[in-house]
Amino acid sequence: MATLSEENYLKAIFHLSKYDKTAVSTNAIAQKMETKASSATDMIKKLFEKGLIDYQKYKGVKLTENGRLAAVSVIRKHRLWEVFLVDKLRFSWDEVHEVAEQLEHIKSKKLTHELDAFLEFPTEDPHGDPIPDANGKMPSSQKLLLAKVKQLQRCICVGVKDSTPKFLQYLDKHKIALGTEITVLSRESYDESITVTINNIQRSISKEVAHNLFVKIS
Amino acid sequence: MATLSEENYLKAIFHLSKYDKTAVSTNAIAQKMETKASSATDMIKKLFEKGLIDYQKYKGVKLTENGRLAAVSVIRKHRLWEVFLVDKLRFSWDEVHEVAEQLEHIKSKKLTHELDAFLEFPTEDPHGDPIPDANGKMPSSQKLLLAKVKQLQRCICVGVKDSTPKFLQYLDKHKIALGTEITVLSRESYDESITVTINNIQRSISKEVAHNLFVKIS
DNA sequence: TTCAATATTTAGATAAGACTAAAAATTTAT
DNA sequence: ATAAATTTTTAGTCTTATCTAAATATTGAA
Repeated sequence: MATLSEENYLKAIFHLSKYDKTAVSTNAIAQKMETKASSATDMIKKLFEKGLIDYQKYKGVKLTENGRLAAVSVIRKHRLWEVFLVDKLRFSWDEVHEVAEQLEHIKSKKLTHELDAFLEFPTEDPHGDPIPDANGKMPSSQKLLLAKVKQLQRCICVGVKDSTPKFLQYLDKHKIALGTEITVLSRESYDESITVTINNIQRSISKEVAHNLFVKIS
Repeated sequence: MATLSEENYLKAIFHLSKYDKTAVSTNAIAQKMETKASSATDMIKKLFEKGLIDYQKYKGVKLTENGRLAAVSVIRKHRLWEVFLVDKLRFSWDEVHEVAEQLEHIKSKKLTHELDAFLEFPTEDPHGDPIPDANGKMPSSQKLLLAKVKQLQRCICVGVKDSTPKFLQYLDKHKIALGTEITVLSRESYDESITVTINNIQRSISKEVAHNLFVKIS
């Protein structure tokens, strides 16, 4: 059974390898874990010994099937707890992460299964990210950038890519929040801006904004 | 903020000082924590440095007010989670302890408060033990030994004092389980046995059994 | 291709929490 | 009251996960 720290490294490696399928570098892991490269190297050796990653010195790492299952199991728990916090307790989307980071390490097959059933087997978390099933199968994500949404589709804002204060303030100012419904009316090929309806008001959204706002089709 | 290990020691000291109000010995703590006396001494020094216990070499320890609050906060979370597991997920009384031991260390004021509200502010856990409030106030226990129950009172079995297989087998054989309703009909002063109704059947219960069965008045 | 910049690993140190073995204090029994 | 038994503490070691500093490997630019 993996320790708390091992689980966090596995999760980091999983998230880093999601976008490009190539090996993950020691530095990238260290950065994600907010630690030093030498510490990452130490942990890499340990995970390799346990058969959770493939590793060759200086060549980066890749999760083995066992490593992937361990990582996905933690992510499953994290996302189920996020659903619990938002749906059953009165947490908002931006308050759940820190607590879910703790809850994801609770070890009890029965707890995870019963929680899943209690929540009526949700397939995505409050940020629109997919919840892997008990076998480690990850449903395809329902979440996409607003820039990718087809004309006349309705969607719901589920997250941001750019989480800098500037962008968050922009959203605030224009009354765009998590859960806000957006309908895409048309696209302007000249500047890649899009026309949308938000709260029954028609507005234009720039390319920059559309590329930093995650939505799910509703 | 206390570490996981510190929290477990504080809890152990709290439980040990519950019965007798005198100082708790190093050996008693070590035994409760299933560790060695030298390890207990190490931790005692640490808790003393943090102002969580009063301590003089060779004289045993006592919780300070801060130490008591820290211990009670952990116990509060433990018991709230036990209620959650039994009432909301499908755990039985004997499955909850191990998981609650993990959940009790989750750090989030909001989580504890919202969980409390979600469970509709329970005052006792599934074993009949009182749940301290957010200020650390412990309601008086509703739990007592069957031997102490007054004549003609109805009560519900909530736990055992003696948890040896022999006693559990005795209970099993006589169809006494957690949740079983017991009505005390009369007491025999000669051998301190009591006559009770269990599942509508009248039976006699020996002094030995009555002193090892916890009930709460219903 | 060769040297400088960068990335990675190694070596040695630290802190938390546990252990064993030995020393010191306290308690108990005679 | 003193010796024996018991309890508690100290000293030194171990493991996990971290760090800094130094050494080594890889990459990339002239």
